[in-house]
Amino acid sequence: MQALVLDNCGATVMTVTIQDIANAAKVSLSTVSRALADSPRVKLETRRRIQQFAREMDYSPSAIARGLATKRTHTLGVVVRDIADAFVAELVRAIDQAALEGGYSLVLSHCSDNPQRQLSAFNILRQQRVDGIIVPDSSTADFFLPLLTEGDMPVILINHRTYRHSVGTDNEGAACMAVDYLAQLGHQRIAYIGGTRYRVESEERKEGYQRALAARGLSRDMSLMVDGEGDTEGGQKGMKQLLTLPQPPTAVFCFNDLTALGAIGAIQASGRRVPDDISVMGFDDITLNPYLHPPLTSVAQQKEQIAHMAVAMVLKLLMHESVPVGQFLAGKLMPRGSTAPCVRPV
Amino acid sequence: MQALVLDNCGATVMTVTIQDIANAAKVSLSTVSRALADSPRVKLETRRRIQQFAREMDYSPSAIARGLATKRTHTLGVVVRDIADAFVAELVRAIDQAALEGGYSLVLSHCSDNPQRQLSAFNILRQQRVDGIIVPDSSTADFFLPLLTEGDMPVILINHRTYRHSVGTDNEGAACMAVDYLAQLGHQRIAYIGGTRYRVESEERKEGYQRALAARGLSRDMSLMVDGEGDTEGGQKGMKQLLTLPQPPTAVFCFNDLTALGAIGAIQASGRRVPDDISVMGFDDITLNPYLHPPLTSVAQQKEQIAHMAVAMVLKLLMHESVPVGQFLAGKLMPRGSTAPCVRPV
DNA sequence: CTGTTAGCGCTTTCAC
DNA sequence: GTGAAAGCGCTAACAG
Repeated sequence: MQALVLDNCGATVMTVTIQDIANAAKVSLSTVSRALADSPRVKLETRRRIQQFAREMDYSPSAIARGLATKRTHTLGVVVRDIADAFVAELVRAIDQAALEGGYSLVLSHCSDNPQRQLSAFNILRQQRVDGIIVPDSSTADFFLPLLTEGDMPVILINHRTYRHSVGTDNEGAACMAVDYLAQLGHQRIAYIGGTRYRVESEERKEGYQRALAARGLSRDMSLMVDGEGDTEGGQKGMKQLLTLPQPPTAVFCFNDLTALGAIGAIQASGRRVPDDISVMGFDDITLNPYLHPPLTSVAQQKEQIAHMAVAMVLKLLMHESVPVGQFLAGKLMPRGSTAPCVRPV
Repeated sequence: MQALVLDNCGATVMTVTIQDIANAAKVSLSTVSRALADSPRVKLETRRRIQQFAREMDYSPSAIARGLATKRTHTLGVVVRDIADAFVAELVRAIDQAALEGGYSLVLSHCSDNPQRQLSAFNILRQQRVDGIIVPDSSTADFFLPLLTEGDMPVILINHRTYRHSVGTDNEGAACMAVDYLAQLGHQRIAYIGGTRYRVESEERKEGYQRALAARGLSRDMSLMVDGEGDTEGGQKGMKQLLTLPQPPTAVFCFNDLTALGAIGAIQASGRRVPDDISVMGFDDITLNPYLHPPLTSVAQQKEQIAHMAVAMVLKLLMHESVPVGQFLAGKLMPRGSTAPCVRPV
C-alpha cells in the first residue's frame, strides 16, 4: 500500500490529512487543497497526480475542519416530533434525497411534545452549526417560531402558512376538494375530525371543509366538527363522539390518515362497516394506504416536490438570495375503498 | 442587552465565541474554556461569573470547533435503507432518544437499495467524522460489512448476528414462539413468507419456523415456504403464490408486519377472510398494528432496549472498553385479531 | 501556476 | 488558580 509507505506520521490509525498528501506529492498544502477542489488554478497534470495520491491514500476530507474554516457545514437540521409518524418519515426521506443532491446531509433531532426536548433539539442543531433547519412537522412549529425569529439561521417550516418561510400543500384547497368528492358521492352529513396538535393546518383544512359544504349548499352542523390530536387515538375518540350523535354522519373527512385509521377502528368497533355504513377519508396519503383494509381514500401531498422546495429555499436563504413567497401545492385526490356512494341520503 | 454592549467585535451577526466571553469577563480564553467545562481548576466564583456571562451573551459552543480539537464529534451516523419503513423509523426514534441521553446527536443517511448511494452514505458519515455508526436496518448490512472491517470507526449493526458487533432480537427463538402460537391455535398447514432483502434475519426466522413445526410434529412442506422482499408488495406476491396451492395454508407467518399487510390484501382479494379463513401473523410489531383492520398479531421486538444496547455498545467501542458479545433479546408475542383458531383442521 | 501565512473556535499541555 | 501558546485539518487571502 502506497499510503502506508508514505505515511510519515508515527501513529498507525492516524487519518490522512491534506498535509500528508502534500508531503507525498512534494507540493505545498494549499496546492493540494486546490487540486482536491479541482481548481483550474492548478496545472491539470499535478491536479490529477494529487487526486491520484488522495485516492491511493484513502483520503477522506474532514467536513468538520472544512466547516470551521468556511463557516458552512453542509448539514441541515431536521426537527421532528416523531419520526415514526408515517407522513413525517416520508417527508424526511424526500428531504434527505433533495439534500443529498445539493451536497447536504441531515442531522435529525427529535423534540417530542416536550418543551424541554424541543429546546434541546434546537440547541443541539445550533451547536452543531447546521446551515439551516427544516421542520417537516408543523405540530412543533408553534414552539420553534419564537426561537427562530431571533436567530440568523435560515429555518423553513413545512405546511405552516403563517410563517414567512414555508412551503407545503394548499391545505384549504385540498380539503375542499376532498369534501367535495364526498359530497359528489351523495353524502350530506359529512363530519370533520380535526388535529389539534397541528393547529394552523387543521384550521385550514377545516376552512376547506366548510367551503365545500357551503358550495354544495349543505348546512353546517357544528356537532359534526370534532377534535382529534392528529393520531390514531385521536381519530378513535373523535369518531366515538360522532357515533353518539342522534344522527351520525354518513361520511367523515379526517385531518390525516392516522386519524382516519383510528376513526375506522371506532366505526368497526360499533358494529358498523366502512365504507358500507360510513365513508372515511384521510389526508397525506401515506404509502401504506393502498395496503390497508379497506384501502384508505386520501388526498396526497406532493411530498417530493415539497421537500425539494424546502431544501431549495434554505439554500437560497443561505446565499442571501431572494426567496419566493410560500409555495403551496395542490393536493391530489386518491379515491380508494374506504369511501363509497351514500346509500341512505337524508 | 448586556451581550450587545459587551460585543466588541464590529460585525453584527458574529456569533459569540469563547474569546468574546474572555474579553467581557476579563480573564483569559483558557479560563473560560475551563469554566464552561465546569472544571474545579477554576475558582468557583469566577466559574460562576463566566457561566453567567456566557448565558447573558447567548453563547452557543461550536460543536464543530470542539470536534476538531478533541477528535470527538458527539455525533452518531445512522444508515437506513428507508426511513419510511415503520419499524426502522421506530428504531431510529429509540436510537435518537438513547443517543440524546448520552449527549450524542444523529446524522441520518439514506442508502436506498443502490450501491452507489450506499457508498456515498458511508462516505458522508466518514467525512462528517461521526464517532460511530449504527445500522438499524439489516437489509443494508451486506454492503456495509466490507467497508467497515477496514475502517477504525465503530459500527454496530442491529439484527445482524453474523457480524461481531450486533445487537437485536433472537430471531429464531421469536419466530419459533410465533409459529408455536399458530400451532396451538390448531393450525397444521402453516406457511412462511420470507424477506429476501433481509437475508440473515429471514433465514433465522425461517429456522425458528421450522423448529416450531418439528417440535409440534408437523411435517415440513417446502411449498409452504415462499419468498417476499420484506415489504407489502412482497407479501402480496408471496401470498398469491400460496393461494394457488392445491391445499393452501390455514395460517401464515410473515417475515415482518409489512409483509403480513400485503398478505392480508392478497387473501381478501381472493375472496377469503382474515382470520376466518386464514390466520396471518407478522413480526416487529409496528405501532400501527393495533389500529389495522383486523388488528395484526405480531411478535414485538424490544426496540427501546435494543436501541439502548446499540448506543451503549458504540460508546464502549469508542472508549476502547471491552464490549459484551452480541446480545439478542427475546421477542414478545402480541396476539391480536388477525389470528384465530383453525376451524377446519386437516 | 504554486507556496506562505493567517485564521476558523476550541482544547490542552506547559508555565507561572 | 490563571494565562500563553500550540495545534486540530482545512480554506483563503496574499505573495511571488
